[in-house]
Amino acid sequence: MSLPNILLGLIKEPTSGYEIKQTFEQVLHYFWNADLAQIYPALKKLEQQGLATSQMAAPDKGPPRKLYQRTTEGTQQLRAWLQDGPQLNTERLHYLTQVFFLGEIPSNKRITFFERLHDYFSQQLNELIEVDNSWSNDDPRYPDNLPDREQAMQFTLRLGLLKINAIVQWCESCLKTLNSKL
Amino acid sequence: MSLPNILLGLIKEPTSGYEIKQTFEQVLHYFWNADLAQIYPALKKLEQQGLATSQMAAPDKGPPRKLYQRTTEGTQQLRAWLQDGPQLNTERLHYLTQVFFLGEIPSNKRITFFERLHDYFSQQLNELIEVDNSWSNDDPRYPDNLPDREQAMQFTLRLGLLKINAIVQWCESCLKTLNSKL
DNA sequence: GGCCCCATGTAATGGGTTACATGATTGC
DNA sequence: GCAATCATGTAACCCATTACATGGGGCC
Repeated sequence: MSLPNILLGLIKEPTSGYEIKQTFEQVLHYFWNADLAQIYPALKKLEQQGLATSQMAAPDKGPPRKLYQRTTEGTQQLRAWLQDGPQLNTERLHYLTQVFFLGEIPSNKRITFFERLHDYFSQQLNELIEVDNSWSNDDPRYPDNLPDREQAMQFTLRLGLLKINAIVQWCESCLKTLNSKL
Repeated sequence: MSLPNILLGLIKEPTSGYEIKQTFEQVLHYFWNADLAQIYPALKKLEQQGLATSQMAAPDKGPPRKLYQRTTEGTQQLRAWLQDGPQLNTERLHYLTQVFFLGEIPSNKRITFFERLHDYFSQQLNELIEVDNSWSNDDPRYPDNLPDREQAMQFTLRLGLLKINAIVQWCESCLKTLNSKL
């Protein structure tokens, strides 16, 4: 049930499906992803439900784009979703289910597994630190006096930094335990 | 693709679908969940693929149970999944997508949202601390000298403690920021 | 000419949730 | 007698992924 609401959140201003996909890839992919093959039908459905309207835009260069924008009912639906409180207990962490059964493979393979996890999350942490730094340099109101929309986005970044930092530490702690038994 | 492998991990010893569901509810639900309506057909499919065998058990009390156990091929499949490395970039955090758009609702509603998050994760943290403590009391080898299977499970608990602690701190930090602007 | 990017879509398949259906036993 | 728990399943629906299809423009 989240995708339609995420799309409503993204189409405050007229926006194309293709543009939305890029926002997923650049920003939201840390905690959500959606494919174009999902986005286009979902936008169409929002329009059929009266939660969004669309108009064609034919720019000078490039192919025509279909721009969607949410209606008043769309905004109401979005707010209802948010005011209904957090949607919890829906996490699916593939890599953790793997860790749970990691005793099934030999010790050296377990170490390789955690080294891969460590590499992946270290890089993600560096990316987020980079975003944090450049935002901090660009806006003197950062991080505690941002306007509402930016503040909400900054909250998600703030969690990313804390959480991924914890995951990197966890990888190092597990690697230490595994290596101490060789 | 994870569920069949998780089931293979759980049916090292003969186990019923109902029992597996309880393991999900008691242990794995922190990072994965599956319904009985998913588990029963998935077990049947494993049997059809030759990755598991089943036998009926008719105990003195209670209804008959169908016990599944993985075959050698099933074990090979499980190990292949683990040795293939971690499955990454598949997270879907519903509540974070909500936070991302939280600027759409008034400030007092935002505070309520974070208070709910804080309550939920604080309770989950307490549960995990409880598990950690009692395990520590029951086994002198805890946490660094456990046998392979238990060590792997302990690794998932270790991440839970670090990560949920980070989330609780995040909630407090965001609430502080939100309250400072009232 | 061939490849990548922009831009929109459909079709087939697989994974997951909700609702429905059955029947025995345990506890109040 | 009734509700809850044990135990197994099917059917319908919705959500997500992969593959396929189309067509213009820029670049080498």
